[in-house]
Amino acid sequence: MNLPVSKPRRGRPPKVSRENQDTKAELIRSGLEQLTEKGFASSGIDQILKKVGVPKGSFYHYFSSKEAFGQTVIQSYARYFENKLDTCLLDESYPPLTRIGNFVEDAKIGMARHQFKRGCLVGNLGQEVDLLPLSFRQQLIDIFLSWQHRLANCLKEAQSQGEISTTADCELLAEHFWVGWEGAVSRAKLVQNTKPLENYLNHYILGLPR
Amino acid sequence: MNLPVSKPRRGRPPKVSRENQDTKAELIRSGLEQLTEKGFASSGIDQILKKVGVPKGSFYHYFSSKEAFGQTVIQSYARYFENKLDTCLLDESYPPLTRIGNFVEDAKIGMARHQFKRGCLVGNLGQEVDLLPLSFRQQLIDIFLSWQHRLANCLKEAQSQGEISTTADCELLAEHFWVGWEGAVSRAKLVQNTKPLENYLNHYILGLPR
DNA sequence: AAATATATTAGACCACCCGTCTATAAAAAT
DNA sequence: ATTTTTATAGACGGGTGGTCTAATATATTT
Repeated sequence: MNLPVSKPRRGRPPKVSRENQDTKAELIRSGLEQLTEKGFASSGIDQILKKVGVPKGSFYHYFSSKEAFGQTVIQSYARYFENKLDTCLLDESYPPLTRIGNFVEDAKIGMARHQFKRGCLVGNLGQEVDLLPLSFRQQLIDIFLSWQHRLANCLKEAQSQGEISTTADCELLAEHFWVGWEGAVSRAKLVQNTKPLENYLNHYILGLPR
Repeated sequence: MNLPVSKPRRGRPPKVSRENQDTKAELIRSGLEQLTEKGFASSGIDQILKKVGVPKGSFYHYFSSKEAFGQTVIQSYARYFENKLDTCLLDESYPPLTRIGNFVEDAKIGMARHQFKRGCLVGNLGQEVDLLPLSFRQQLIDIFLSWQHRLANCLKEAQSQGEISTTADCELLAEHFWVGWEGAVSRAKLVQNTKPLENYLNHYILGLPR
């Protein structure tokens, strides 16, 4: 087996060689998919490499270990997600509570596009945190906190615009949102439809103190 | 290495031989611990066997495959949990909403006792359902439904006792409880304390329609 | 008591995985 | 042109995973 269909290239390629010149970024992107679908422990490095056609030898040139790779992937996801949050939650063309709905709508589309196989990387890794390198736990906690603050700010805007009660504890409400949100995403993955996300949003908005 | 400290027994042992005579039940118990802590994909059969001192060869005598074993473990957990729910939610010495609080209190104690390493088997497996044998998905969905019905009944009692509004959709409220609950358990595992569970209960009870 | 059936075990087997290593080669620097 | 740096190719080793076959000790039957 293993017929050499194409003479394998060896050695350093020209700087602009593979269709995508940035091998490291490609690995992170592929790892993001893989980790989001399979988690960290069950994700093989070989598989991640195969998807982008990068040989194993390269991996340990770019990353010192699987752990370091995982941290990088998580950071990459965190940045991506924070961007998405900012896009939705700071969009002043909608009232604050509507922005939360927009975020959920966006998430619904995203989950459906991937056939409910991905969910949330941070939530997934949080579930298996006891199997992960120790450094991951605080990293994940911090990411949740950053999401919480962003949402809390949006809720505070809702307060100042009179959408919710001025006595509400926005940080606590925001924390509650993300705690429940991970449950809703997990359930959506299980039943393979967006109902849990819709229901969750409705219930959350209705439950806010007026 | 591997000194033969004790002559290894072979062949069929007397019917009442090991300290615990029911090897199969022991395997299920050990598997329950293992699967709850590590999930299914990352749980090795070897480890499960080692914990109860059963040799590897025996495993496939008692179970036809890892998948069949997993199904048995899940069923065992479901029975255990349904018992716990009935104990709490049918206890007429407390008003219905208080019973829910009792369940949460029980869960808090349980999670702390295991250093927040276990969480909920059904929730954990739900997260990794895409890595699991196909048969698991419906099994998990059905278990959530059974929990939902039990809680819905409790909420209906709360209705008839005037604790919550008679117009409430108890099934929907119950579904919402379990969706969010899994998020709260997951977060409690991550931060390694019971705050998320307490907060979740508070928020849920306060959010019920009066 | 001998033969058969059954329950249980030992350990081989193969596939896979992570991390490392050496050899190789293109590009850049001298 | 020679050397140095950057990147790739792919084998290797130790370990683990699920599964299966052969072996063996007890129970049951004859």
